[in-house]
Amino acid sequence: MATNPLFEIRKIRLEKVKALRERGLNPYPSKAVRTNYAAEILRAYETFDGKQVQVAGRLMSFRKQGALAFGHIQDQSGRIQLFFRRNLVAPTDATRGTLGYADLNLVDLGDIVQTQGKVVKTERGEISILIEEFKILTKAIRPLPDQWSGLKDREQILRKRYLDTTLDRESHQRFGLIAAMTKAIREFLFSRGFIEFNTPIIQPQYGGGTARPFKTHVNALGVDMYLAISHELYLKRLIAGGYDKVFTIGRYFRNEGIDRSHHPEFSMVETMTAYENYEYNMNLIEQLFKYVAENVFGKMEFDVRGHKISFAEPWRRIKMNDAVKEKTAVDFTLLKSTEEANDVLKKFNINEECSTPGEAINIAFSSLIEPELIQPTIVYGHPVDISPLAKPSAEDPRFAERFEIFIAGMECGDNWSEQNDPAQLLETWKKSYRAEERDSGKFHTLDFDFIEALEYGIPPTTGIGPGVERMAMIFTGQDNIDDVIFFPLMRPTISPTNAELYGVQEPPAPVSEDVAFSDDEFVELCQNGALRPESGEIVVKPHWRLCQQTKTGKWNVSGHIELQGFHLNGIIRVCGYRFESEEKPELSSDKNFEKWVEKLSADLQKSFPGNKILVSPIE
RNA sequence: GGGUUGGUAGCUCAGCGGUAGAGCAGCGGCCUUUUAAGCCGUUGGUCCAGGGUUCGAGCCCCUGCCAACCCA
Repeated sequence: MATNPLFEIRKIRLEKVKALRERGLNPYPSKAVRTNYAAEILRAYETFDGKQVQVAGRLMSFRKQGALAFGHIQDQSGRIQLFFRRNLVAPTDATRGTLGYADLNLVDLGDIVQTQGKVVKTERGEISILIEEFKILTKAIRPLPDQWSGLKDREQILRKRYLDTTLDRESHQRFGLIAAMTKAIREFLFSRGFIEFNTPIIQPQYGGGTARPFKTHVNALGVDMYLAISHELYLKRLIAGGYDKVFTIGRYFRNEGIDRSHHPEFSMVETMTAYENYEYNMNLIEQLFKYVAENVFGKMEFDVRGHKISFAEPWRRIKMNDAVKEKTAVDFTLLKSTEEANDVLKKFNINEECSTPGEAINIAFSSLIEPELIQPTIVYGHPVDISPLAKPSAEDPRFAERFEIFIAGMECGDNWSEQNDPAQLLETWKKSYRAEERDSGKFHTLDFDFIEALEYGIPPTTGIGPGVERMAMIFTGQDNIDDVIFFPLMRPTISPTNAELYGVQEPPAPVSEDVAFSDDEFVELCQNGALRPESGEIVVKPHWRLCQQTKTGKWNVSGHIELQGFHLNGIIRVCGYRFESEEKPELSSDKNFEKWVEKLSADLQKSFPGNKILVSPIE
């Protein structure tokens, strides 16, 4: 590899580490002294003026000017200026651990340092620490990204969040506020008599919702288990155990898509309150949001996705079916059959199909009304068909005692009166359960252990489950869930630079292997047994490419096949069909390519008679 | 899954067929009140990867990888 500039910078800094040691200074001491934070001093300059302080943090700027030097030190609270006068700074001294003015060339931006000095104002009026002692607490051997422009590369921001929060004050504050939010949620619940429990993340059954789970293996017990997709059923067991107001701030794992508002691993505040029903929770969740708004953010109005959201007013409450009726002028409760319901959905240009008329209400609601719910809104009365864990309403058993809250078009909490009738719950679960699609995430699993707990009896109970990240997005005005999760999930990588620096031969987790062969080569490898499918089904996907050469005007046609089923983590590409033509060829009628694909499929079948070969249409 | 845009120095970016560029950071100097300090000098590049077109490709074409945004 050619010289990487970073290597040079790193080498120079490592030499500085050595130079510090030669002067008897430890570049990585274990203890520091800090009397004050930067922001504290700036805030109350009058009381600090002329006083000795010790401040520790990261050196973020440094400019030397002959016998004077200026710099900024950044700690958790903010930044304060350092002001060096050559004759005031203690000389390099191994016993005291100080670094003198003459040795300041051993200091780099990004080093963690400790300073001692008097609080003063410079001629230009900036509050500063006039340095008397300067110590290195940690020598940084990699340079920070450019401070003025900051870290712009989105991927780097997400992968190296510590750099993002070091360079971007706004980002630093945002994650601080999110932490404060979690604290406030706890305070709020404690103040209302809730107690906090931990519930298991590794669960033998992943109940409490419908989502595809993450599977894991417990070596000590020799069994497969799942990461929690929900903590609900465990909170209910706590109610069964005699605790009346419980909550957990749990981690949830759902092995599904990632997008602006979904992340495979997220947090939820989940409560259970015994001897209450869902009406209690409508008030609880409204008060929770208001408490956080007021106590963490000190305001009631928030900007979310271009909308002004207010938590000040009492939230609007509307029945789901009324909302749909208002919008569509159709009373979905009058629809008798699934066919009829699907016809109505189509009439409103909704592609999704329902499997019960009740589900149709929810589908219509999600696509037509949900995006328009900007101000905090409580939508209640979901169809029982889609609410297996909720208790049916006493007035109208077609609907459940369930409500969701919507803010800025986002669902921010799903809540209900808990179904505590064990026989009915078991029946509901069994009705939809399909063993062969167990982990498809389409239905609730059968948790007999939980049913047993219900048979001992749990009191009438109700719970709320607002998502912490969704709340954070609303309160901090972020459109992307990655900006409220400090460590978002990323594909693992190792940069070539690091691979060389650290002597890593291979990336720790290769994720996909795509291999390309020519057709002859491929057929031969199959016949002599060098290549074998790992799955019973082989999917053959023929692809077309057409391009016109700019110079000659000729048309290049190339065809290849992508094969799925050989590698579980990658595809095999078989190339070899190619021709050139003066006229623009008509691809749909190219019989030769079809024959080429057919021949290859036939060869495949011959090599692997036990496998099912599926040929997709030409793309 | 579909579309759009991007990947060039440690960082932020320019260059869009004809010798690889700037600012910051780094390194060597000068400088006693700086605020993204300044001035002089200087180091540093598999221009994401592979293929193609061309006398010649960072730039054009194809494929792939990675990312962002929008849509489903």
